[in-house]
Amino acid sequence: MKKSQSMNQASSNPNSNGATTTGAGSAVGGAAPSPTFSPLYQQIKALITQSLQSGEWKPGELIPSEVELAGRYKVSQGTVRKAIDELAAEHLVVRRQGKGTFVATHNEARAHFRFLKLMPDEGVPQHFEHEYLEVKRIRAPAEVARLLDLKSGDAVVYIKRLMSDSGAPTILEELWLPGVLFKGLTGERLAEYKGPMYGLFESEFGTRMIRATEKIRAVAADAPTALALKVAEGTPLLCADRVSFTYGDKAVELRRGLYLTAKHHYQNELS
Amino acid sequence: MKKSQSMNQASSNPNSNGATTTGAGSAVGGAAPSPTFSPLYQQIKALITQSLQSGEWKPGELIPSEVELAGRYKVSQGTVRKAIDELAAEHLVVRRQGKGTFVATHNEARAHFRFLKLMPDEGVPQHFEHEYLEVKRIRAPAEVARLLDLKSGDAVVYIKRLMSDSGAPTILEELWLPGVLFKGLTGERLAEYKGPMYGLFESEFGTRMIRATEKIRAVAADAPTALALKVAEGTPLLCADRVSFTYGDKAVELRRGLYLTAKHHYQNELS
DNA sequence: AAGTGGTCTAGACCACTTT
DNA sequence: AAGTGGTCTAGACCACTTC
Repeated sequence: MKKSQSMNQASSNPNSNGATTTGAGSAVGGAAPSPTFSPLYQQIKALITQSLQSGEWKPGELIPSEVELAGRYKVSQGTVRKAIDELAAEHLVVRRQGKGTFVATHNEARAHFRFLKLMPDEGVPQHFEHEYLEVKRIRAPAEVARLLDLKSGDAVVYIKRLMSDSGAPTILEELWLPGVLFKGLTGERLAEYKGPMYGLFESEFGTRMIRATEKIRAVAADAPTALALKVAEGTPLLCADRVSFTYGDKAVELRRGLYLTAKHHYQNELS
Repeated sequence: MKKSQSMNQASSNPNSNGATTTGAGSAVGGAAPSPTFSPLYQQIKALITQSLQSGEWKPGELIPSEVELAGRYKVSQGTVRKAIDELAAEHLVVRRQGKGTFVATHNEARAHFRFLKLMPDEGVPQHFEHEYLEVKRIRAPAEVARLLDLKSGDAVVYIKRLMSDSGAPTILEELWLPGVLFKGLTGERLAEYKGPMYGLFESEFGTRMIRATEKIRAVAADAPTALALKVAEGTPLLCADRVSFTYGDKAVELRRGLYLTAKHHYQNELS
């Protein structure tokens, strides 16, 4: 059994690279050096990510234990552990001592503020009330198509909503989502859903947002925006353009938020 | 030797903080369970951080190898490794395979854009030209004193500068620094220094910025600001209020930046 | 008591850099 | 050849949760 260590490794490694520990038998001594090398734990990480993406383990569910995964992939527990460590750091899974490792979900308190950076200047962060102003299917404008990696004219779901803090209009938001991925998405579905929008996306449409980039600017409120937010035309607003990505760095959401920063601010940590 | 493993563990853990490496003798077998527990690698991490803070190892310098540190602290290399892993993740040190582990420094290409989030809409990020408008020592206003954890009226260094991209004024910035920490800081020192301001702070004043928080709002340019940035009064600007921290989460810089976002944007990654 | 993640150790070998 | 960080393994024990 002792010797089987390097054997095991050798048996799973060769696929991706030469051999991390060709060591033992490696009758395949003459194998050409592979161009793309990656350490074992990265390969395991990729395998686990595939299972997450494929829906084999769904958001909120328990994934197999480290010991079991080690057996399945024929590697040591330490290697699986390092793979899961990185997945946890990227918020793809959540570890809970004594319980196990769970697929991360947006339907969870800890996740509610990860993508919501607008905080009240005073008091503790509250959930915003939201009101849907428009939900319709349209053809993707060129700019939207480009950012979502679609063809210009492809179907997209367009959403416009107003969010308020204690009755005070604060955020005016527009979203564009690939029509193919969000077929049954209607205003009713949105309105009746309790919890964060990303929670709905992941549980009803199988699309989980992993990360996002935001470009932020200061703009002046135009007439309709001023009306909606109940401020004077020309009032300075934060404009945040977000592109969100799911597994495989695939862009699946475009969002433009206009933030009134009279009693709120965009909170960011530089580290 | 085999048995000594658990010895080390048993002898260093119970104390938790008292003695990281009681190691050897530790006749204190019957020590009472300590109230504040922390794993060994966290204690090692704290010890290394102390050496960084004390200046035992200075920015840019090589720190002792993992093997040597393991010997010094009487723990295994794996434990030192986990400690350094976290320090590297927090950008306190930088690992370089084959060379060793170095104290992180702001005088380095990779660090130049960590705290600079304003990017040009087109083209690759450039360094801004900067011009110092004011550098003087003043008494801390109440607000500044509060954020820097000083007494109102304590001496602070006040700096005002204008930054331009290809000749176009883009950022108007004000800084407040504790006078005690930045005694010899003058306009000349700033003007003649090549490289990032944080590089000057760490190499000349022994204060290294570790992390920061920013609160961002949209504001209208007032008359003097409009003049400096060569825009119309009332033009929407991004206002970023930054508080920077050094070792021990001590606030050591307050910075207010006014960003013209006509041809630039604040770039943020949500992950 | 059993199972899970969390910590710690020891030793091996690999990849990279310098001598 | 020697030294450093990077990967991998195996086995031990701890802390927490559940049965």
